Amino acid sequence: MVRLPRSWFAVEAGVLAPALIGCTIVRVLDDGTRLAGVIVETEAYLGTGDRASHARGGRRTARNEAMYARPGTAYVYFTYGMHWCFNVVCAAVDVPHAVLVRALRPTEGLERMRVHRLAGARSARTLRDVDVCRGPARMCQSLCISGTLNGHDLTERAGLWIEPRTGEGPGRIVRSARIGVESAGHPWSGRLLRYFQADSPFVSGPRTASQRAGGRHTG
DNA sequence: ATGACGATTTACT
DNA sequence: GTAAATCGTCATA
Repeated sequence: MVRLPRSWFAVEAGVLAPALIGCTIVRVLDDGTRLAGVIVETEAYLGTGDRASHARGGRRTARNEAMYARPGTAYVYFTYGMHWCFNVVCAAVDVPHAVLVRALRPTEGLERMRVHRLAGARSARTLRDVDVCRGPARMCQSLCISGTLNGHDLTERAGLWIEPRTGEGPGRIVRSARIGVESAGHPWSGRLLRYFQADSPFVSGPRTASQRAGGRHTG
């Protein structure tokens, strides 16, 4: 268990977002259950100038305070009255850059994750493996990530951390516009700040060939 | 005090 | 494809 150190997160979100692809999120529940998955999709939020960011225009409130904390802090927020989303805070103290983690390929504890997803479901239904962590709120539900982890130090605290890439590497990474930020307006809504593993079935968002073609190659 | 709005997901036609 | 679910947060008054 080698966890990524704070210095590794001390880069701007546009650098961290693609670097996180292929890294592993590890979550250990209070009962000791271990859950993990490889990050396959992220989005960068570039700070006060980014019209799609919660920190746009220098906004600093109780809700987004964690965005201004040290690199390697978790920013977990509640949205749409029912969903949690998980971000990795980066850059520097008082520079509110963050990377939204949108999807994982589960590697440990898949069946426990499935239990979390189906708990409280309105209707009994089958849940495909690829859908367990496909989408930012689905991922949080599977990993039991909620507001209690807002401000959590990913580099030092138990329960939630990130481990580096291992072995074969992340494969081909492509990018696209971020999802759900239309209201940010031009040019921010269209900037290519979403990064994902090409050809991974665990990635969220548009799934047709034509829509996937919107993604562009990157390093 | 009030109203509009989500970095989403699900169900339904 | 469209619409509902559901409520904390924030800007405005």
